[in-house]
Amino acid sequence: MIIGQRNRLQYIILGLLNQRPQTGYDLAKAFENEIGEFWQAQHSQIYPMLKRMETSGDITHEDTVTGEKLAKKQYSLTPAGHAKLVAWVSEPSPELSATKDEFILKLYFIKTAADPRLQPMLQEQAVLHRAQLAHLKQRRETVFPNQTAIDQAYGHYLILDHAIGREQYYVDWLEKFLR
Amino acid sequence: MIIGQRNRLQYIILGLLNQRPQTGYDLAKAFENEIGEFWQAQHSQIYPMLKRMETSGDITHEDTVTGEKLAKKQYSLTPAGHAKLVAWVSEPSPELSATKDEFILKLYFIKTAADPRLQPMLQEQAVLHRAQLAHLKQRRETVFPNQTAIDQAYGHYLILDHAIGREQYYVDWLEKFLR
DNA sequence: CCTTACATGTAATAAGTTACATGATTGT
DNA sequence: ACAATCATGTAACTTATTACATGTAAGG
Repeated sequence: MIIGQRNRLQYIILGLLNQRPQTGYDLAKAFENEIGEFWQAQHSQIYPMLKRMETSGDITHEDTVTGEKLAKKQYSLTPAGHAKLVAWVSEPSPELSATKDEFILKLYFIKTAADPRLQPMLQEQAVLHRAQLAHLKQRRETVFPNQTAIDQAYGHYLILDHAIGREQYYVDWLEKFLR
Repeated sequence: MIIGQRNRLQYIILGLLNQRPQTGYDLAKAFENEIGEFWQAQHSQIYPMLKRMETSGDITHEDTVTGEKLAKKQYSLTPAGHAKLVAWVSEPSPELSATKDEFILKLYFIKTAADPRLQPMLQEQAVLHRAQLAHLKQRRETVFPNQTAIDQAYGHYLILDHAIGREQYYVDWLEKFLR
């Protein structure tokens, strides 16, 4: 089975499983939480990918049971999977990030500063991004209460810090144009 | 022919054609230049979409010829298309922007600040984002040399300003962790 | 002449979303 | 009991990318 060269989801899953063995459900949660700011994937994309990756020999699973009979599949890396992960992280990342922002696009079609739709649009986004910023800051406080926590998951700290800064910029930018 | 509810590309094309009648080629350029920071689409996605949109009555085209025989299709909005555009811009945009950033994800899998891969990775990205920042600033200078230019395409100015600020933040953030 | 840009399309594949479908466990 | 969460999967559809394919126009 051939897995395409640019299958980024695959590498992200390898990275997540390298941290600790996890179920598909756990992975889906990670895409909502810690890495959701920079990559998204639904469980309907994750489960088939896990099967493909197991077939190609990069991961394996162990069946476990929770409670009386709830079956779980705990996936973990094979040596081949680990090697593939290391190679991916070491590779250059020459592509600038791809953003799809529908709101900003709408702004593009606002021709003058006096357009009556402009201020309500900015207000709406300010509410949204202020909430997101507060949420991310809250997460930083709970996940990284001290330096020890930071040192033990430095990458996680970095991306959370980046996400917070990005949201802060977004809010500041909106406020620059709010009347 | 049913065009799905969330077909965002369609609305973006409506917005671009509302500015002035354009060819598919022109639209593809716009996705590389002025709006490329916030949405991407290739010509292979654009040409079929233009056909669908014409079939559904939102746009029409006029055949023109450049030079001796180079055929072009100049697309423009119908009243129905214009109405659809106005409705889209006025709608709320409750979804936060979706970003896919492979580099930041790789950082997530760097466990400690001492990892020897970290600094080269940050350096590489700094080169990339500094270049992008310089490019965007250059564009602002040429496209908006004075207040009149800003007033006449305010939305365009806004999104270019946003993109510059975003890149500036990215560079600043990288430099915060560079040794 | 030759290269770059203009111009339009289709085919094949890959990636991603939404909906459908089912069942167990935990906490209230 | 009931709701929320845990847990796994497939089906149908939409969206997006890469490659294939062709030809004209403009500038040096």
